[in-house]
Amino acid sequence: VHEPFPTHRLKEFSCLTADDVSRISRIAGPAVEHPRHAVIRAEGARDSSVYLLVDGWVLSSFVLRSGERQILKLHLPGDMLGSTSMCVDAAVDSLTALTPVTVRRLPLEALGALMVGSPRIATALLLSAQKERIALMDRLAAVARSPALSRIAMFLLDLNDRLALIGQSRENSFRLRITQEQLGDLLGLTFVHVNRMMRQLDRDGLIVRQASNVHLPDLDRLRAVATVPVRRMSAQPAWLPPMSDTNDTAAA
Amino acid sequence: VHEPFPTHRLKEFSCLTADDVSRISRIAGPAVEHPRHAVIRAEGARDSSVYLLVDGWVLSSFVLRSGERQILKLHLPGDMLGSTSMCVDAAVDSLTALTPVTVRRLPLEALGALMVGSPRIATALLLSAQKERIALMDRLAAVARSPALSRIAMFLLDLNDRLALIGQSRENSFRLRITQEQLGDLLGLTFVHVNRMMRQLDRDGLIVRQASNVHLPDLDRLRAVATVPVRRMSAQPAWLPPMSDTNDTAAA
DNA sequence: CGAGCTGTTGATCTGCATCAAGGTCTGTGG
DNA sequence: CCACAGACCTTGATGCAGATCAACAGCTCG
Repeated sequence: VHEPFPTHRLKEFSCLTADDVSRISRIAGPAVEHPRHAVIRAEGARDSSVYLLVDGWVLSSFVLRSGERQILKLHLPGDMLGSTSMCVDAAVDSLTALTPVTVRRLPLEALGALMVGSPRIATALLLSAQKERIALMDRLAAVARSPALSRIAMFLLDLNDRLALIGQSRENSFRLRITQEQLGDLLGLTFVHVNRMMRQLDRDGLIVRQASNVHLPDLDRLRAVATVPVRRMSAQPAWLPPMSDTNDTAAA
Repeated sequence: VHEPFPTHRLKEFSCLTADDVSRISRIAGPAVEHPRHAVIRAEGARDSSVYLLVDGWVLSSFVLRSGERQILKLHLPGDMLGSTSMCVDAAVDSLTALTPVTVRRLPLEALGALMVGSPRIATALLLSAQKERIALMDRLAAVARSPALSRIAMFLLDLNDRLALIGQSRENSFRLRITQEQLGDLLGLTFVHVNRMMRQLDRDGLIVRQASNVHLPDLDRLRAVATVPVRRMSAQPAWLPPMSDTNDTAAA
């Protein structure tokens, strides 16, 4: 049902040629499936790979010395998993399947060779890492400075946007495949408080829940409550030289 | 008194040749000085540059809709400033001089051309961005999950390490050129509470203060209190192909 | 030599954590 | 098809870390 090699995240800054994308796809390993709760890669592992999430939802997290878990990111299909760990010896985060998932491994050795041969690939990864950094800054600000209700509203709005891009949110309705406890670990709250806030959003008519489905009937009203970072990515950074293959030395 | 083009951050993953570094230095603008409190670049500005911090301390911050300020990073000499904004149209963060500073502008157009010509430069920036992302994750975890005292201890330990690298901390003593209010905005606390926690660290003998100087007499005891992320960067990622100039097409 | 930062301290308040106990749903094996 | 275990959600009572409010003191710099 899903495409075998989703590229919308790779293409988002449109600095890759069709050739670049197909070079990346050629170094990708086979599609591997994992059941719910499977750990795709554990924190601390010496794993020189990143993964392309083909289908399903994945959590990236690590545990603190206190034993508490911090969830770093909820990954959706098309996302690159584990790329932060490329600058360290042992993996920073654990990757855990939230639903049954399909991933494809990208060996860092091959990716490194590709980057050296085709600078636009390194540039695309750089821009994408910067984008993730901004998302992290926004969440830091939300956790540091805004109340629980606003954080949850922010999360729901952001998730809705990202799901809409991949056709998993229709008319602002989607399946919320994350528990309230996980939401708490993502936003720095206890599951008890997440529950109370969700009920309040429900009571106030800002969200409509049934079973694990969520509907956001009034985005503007929800935005009024939320911690809103308004950012527009530049589809094509003006400062980047135009795409061309002339500088490539990569072997196919 | 300071070198005109500090490169320790550029070289930290040792994937750049001496040539690469000198290419970067050649696109850098002249050293520009700013007084304390000067805004080097404001949030929202359409500024297609990054800056190399040559001397002095700089804060990166943005303001939330609520009017509160989130400080994202305390930058020290050698740091690249404003690089997150390369993937957006309007600058994400404001860069404010905490002390009198010297910076050199790196036009993104020139840096883009350099990256396209020399893939190792794009790779070095990618690794450095990933490192910053990890630092942000650690701070997110600290703000979300650890008490005020631990966050402040973590900040002091980290700052001491970074200052030691550039010779601004001797025997774990350094000048703390940031106000308690700014520390609060960095760690998600009020200045009142920062004050109380600093006094407590002082009272407990974990830090020794006089005027704006801080001494950390017992790192281990301070670490026992702190939120400690123990991470080792890989000096030279094993998966990167060895350095060489053969793939370069960059014009000098 | 006074104005405005910055640091310090006390009193009080509150958002969220903690503790505790049910209730509901889901999948599984008998 | 039912029983039942475990995961998940819900709700109440209570506690506390850190916010807020309010002074005031020391320092720095124009």
